[in-house]
Amino acid sequence: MHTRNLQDVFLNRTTHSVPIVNRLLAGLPKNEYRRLLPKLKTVNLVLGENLYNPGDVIKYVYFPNDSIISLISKLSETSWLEVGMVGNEGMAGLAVFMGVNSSSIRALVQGSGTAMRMSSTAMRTEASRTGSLHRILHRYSHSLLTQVSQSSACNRFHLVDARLARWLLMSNDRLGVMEFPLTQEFLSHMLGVRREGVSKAAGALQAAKLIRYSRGMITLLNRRGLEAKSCQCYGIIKAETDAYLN
Amino acid sequence: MHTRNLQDVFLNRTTHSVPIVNRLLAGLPKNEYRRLLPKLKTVNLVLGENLYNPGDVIKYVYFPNDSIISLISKLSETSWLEVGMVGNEGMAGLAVFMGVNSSSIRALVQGSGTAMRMSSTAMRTEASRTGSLHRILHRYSHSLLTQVSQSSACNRFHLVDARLARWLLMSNDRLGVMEFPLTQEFLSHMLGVRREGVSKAAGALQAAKLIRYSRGMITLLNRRGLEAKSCQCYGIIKAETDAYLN
DNA sequence: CACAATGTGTGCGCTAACGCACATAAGTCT
DNA sequence: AGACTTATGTGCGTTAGCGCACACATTGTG
Repeated sequence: MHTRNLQDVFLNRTTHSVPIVNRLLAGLPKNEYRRLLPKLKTVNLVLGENLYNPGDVIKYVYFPNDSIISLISKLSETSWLEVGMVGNEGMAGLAVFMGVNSSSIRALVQGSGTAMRMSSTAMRTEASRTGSLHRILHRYSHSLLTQVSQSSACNRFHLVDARLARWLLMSNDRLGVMEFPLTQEFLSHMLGVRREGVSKAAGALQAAKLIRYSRGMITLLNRRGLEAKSCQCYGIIKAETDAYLN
Repeated sequence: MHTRNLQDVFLNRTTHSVPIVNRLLAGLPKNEYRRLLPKLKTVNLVLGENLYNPGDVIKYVYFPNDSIISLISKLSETSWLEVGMVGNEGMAGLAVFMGVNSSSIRALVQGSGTAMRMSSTAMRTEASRTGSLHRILHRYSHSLLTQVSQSSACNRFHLVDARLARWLLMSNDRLGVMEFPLTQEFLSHMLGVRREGVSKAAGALQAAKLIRYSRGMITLLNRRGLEAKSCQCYGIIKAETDAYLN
């Protein structure tokens, strides 16, 4: 199924002979997909890029392929928290579909890669039709709400170590590679903890040979091990995420 | 605007000469409301009633009038957390509107009162039409997602005292009365903290003469004071909640 | 090569909240 | 009245995570 070259094996990278494409779009019937295609443009999203801030008018919605967009709630300069993660299973800018034209939260590119971009105007037109896209975006909305709810409780009750493991697994699922750039500073904003706390938790995972990292580049060495360290929230969210896609 | 009798003044109760009705339904154009009316039944919801559990098939959706339904994520027997609150501004059972027929979370009646109930079958029919109800439920979905996101960060960063004050204010907004039944045990599950923690926080609010309580009955004495003790999340969520209704 | 910029490790005192064990108080039942 | 149930208060040792300060290590740059 997957072809792997030597370098990929060395990097412990899962190569996708079929590249990662957005599953919302991939799930559409051919004729509907063809109709949408002219309205979609492939764009590169780069780590750290801020797509929306709270209050911003949303110009484009994004269907990530192998990129990841973090939905972030910011309470103060220092207190941020990722409340949801959007990858190939979803879309960023759901507010537009819901008939709202500004964002209530920050959307930050958390994993570089490509995404399919559509103008908000085109999305509003699509939202008024009741076709397959409409149907699947409804189901995705439910899935996202579930993810955010589960994360909310997870962030309240589970320890940093477990949450870090979950976050890494979820990122890996969406990026499709075992190695990706990521600083502990950045991670601290995702998990809503101090940078030092990430240092401690990441150090523990590294000591257990589950991950390896240096200066902003992280490598997952053992997914099974990470799954064991992570809380059940990983599995719960993953099941919910996969459920609505056929 | 409001008529108040002596007892109400004594109880510091806000009476509503116009009773609290669901604002989603109230916002509909007359003809659409008339069409829905036969499908709606007024029901009494009582504190502690469990409307849905995770995995349950949703038989009815609920449009609260002066009742409140809590959306709860339960991670273990002892770890629960309210992730969202549904009152007259919303609807419980949104999953049905989204094309999903089972609930992913628990829905617990948190404030006794009446609600308008509709069968899931009827809701599915409505969901397929693109009228005013469809439009307002879309906007409500966005509002709910925003509420859950903001609460998520709030639960992560803010102290129990502030979160308790916010919760009481939000309940008061939806119940329309200053006095309502509520045990600290129950509250602890809403806030995701120990019962003892609620005892301490509530004790502080009582010492400051902002609330009064005894054996499962709580009275708000000073809303302004509670707003001061609460975090900004109260205002942020309230603004978002009110924004989409007209 | 020196130097700056950036990323990471670590120690220390502090605090909010936890888990547990009781004590007290206020209603309810017989 | 007495016993029981339910709600609340309180103390005590423990802990995860915070804020701060600083050391150290790696990488890019003039």
